[in-house]
Amino acid sequence: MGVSDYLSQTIGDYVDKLSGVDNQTTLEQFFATTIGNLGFKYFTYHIVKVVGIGTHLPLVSTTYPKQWVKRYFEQNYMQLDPVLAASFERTLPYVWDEVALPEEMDKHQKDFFMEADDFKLRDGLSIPINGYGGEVALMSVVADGNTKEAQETINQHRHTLHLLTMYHHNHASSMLIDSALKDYKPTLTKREKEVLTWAGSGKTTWETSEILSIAETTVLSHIENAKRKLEAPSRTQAVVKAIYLGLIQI
Amino acid sequence: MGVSDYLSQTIGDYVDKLSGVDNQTTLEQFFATTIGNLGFKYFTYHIVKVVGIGTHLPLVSTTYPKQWVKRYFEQNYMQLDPVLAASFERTLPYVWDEVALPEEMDKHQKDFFMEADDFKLRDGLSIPINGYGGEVALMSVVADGNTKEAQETINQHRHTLHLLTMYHHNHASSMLIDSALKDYKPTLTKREKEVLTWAGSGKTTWETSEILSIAETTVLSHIENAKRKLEAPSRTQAVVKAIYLGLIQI
DNA sequence: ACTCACCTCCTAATTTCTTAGGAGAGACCC
DNA sequence: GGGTCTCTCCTAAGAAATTAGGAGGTGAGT
Repeated sequence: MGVSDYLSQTIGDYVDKLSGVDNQTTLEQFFATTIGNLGFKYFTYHIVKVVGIGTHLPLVSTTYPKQWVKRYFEQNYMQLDPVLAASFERTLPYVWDEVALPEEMDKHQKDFFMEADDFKLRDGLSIPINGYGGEVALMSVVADGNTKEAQETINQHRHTLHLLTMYHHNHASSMLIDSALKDYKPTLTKREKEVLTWAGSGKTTWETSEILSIAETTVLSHIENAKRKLEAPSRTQAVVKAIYLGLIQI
Repeated sequence: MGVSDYLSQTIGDYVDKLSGVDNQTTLEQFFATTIGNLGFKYFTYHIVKVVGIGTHLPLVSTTYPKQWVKRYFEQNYMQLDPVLAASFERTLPYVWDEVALPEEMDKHQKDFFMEADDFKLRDGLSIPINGYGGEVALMSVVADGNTKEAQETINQHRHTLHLLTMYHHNHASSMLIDSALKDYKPTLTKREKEVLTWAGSGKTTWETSEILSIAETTVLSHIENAKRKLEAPSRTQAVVKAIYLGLIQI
């Protein structure tokens, strides 16, 4: 056997078992158990930016204490949380200490951290993930024990967590997003996609008709159908929506 | 000391030294040396999808034999290479064996692999990376030695490489892309971004003028300026370009 | 055989976008 | 002070997109 066996085995086991999981609850428990063995108490997996929906649905999978989760949503702490805010700027894992500097926080934020502290949510690591097509997710894990122990746990397992998170995301994101996007993602026909793609490339209706060797009115029909399916009031928004929903690529 | 020390140290060293590197050549040598110590011979880091440019510029950083790279571009092997094609479908590391199945390849592809073989590019691992905003990159590494040794090297170090690649990408992508996008990415003013954002949200010129409490003609001016800066012939393409260049978010 | 989704093409009125000018006011830098 | 950038507003003609209809043909599936 070689080096890094423990990590390899943890990841290997996780990936093996992952393939059989097909529902969110099992997935949650499974990740919780895996990181529990490494010394982590809770996790929150949060899809921050869902590609294709303007309004931000809260797509969250968490094992944080229920009471805290309730508070967090009721008080709209998303707007306050520096750990969450950092996910938009960073692309590599960061410990909470790095982004929650007392000298940079206002009173509300300090209160927020005090309250989190009551739930023993003090020392943690957050891992931003850039997903396929541009979606952004954040995995946050809370380490167990006192601060010294927690920091050690984090330092020791940050790479394992980083890898675990990527494999988890690969499985979980599609599950969460598919169910959320289902209602927003219509089926476009080949022609509808084509005319939208050319529109996104700056072509006029007439130019598109020349390119596709069909009548200008036919192109118009396809565009109108696509607009109706996408519930877009303008050609421009139809193209934007189709791009965000992964229906076309420019 | 705990578990996974070798991996942790490799990654740690890499990250530490990475911060001082500010040019592509040094970065290349640095990654080559690091993976060389793990038993890998060559690497190619390829930004497959550059967000913001319709035409695919070849953004490549490689230590493959120069002759092979020359052949690859001259013969337009990008269109043939199953390893590269797989990067569009996969989000996790894959060994070349998995995606280059003899029974699925046509004659051209088999010839391509024969030729690669002459350069000892046989056993490798490719790691797809989803970057910030939706760009896609691919890190391919070639293992040294005969097939048995190579497979062992790959299995042993796939996680290390996965992590190394992410840290490398985090540093290299901005360097490569920034220099490539420089010529394509204009500076838009606050108003220009606003009007494009509303256009992308399906608003008409008049609606946008109401929202921003300015005259309709002013909105038109801003749109026209943005179109000129983005060299977009239509409003729709201006919005699409601005999104891809990361200038606006819908 | 029938339905249904898809592709094709058409008219005509209305709205919106595009293009090509000009011009004044305020902010900032040299 | 002069130059540059940004934001603001304007006219006016022509091009393109939007809306609201209708209609015929093909192919796949029930």
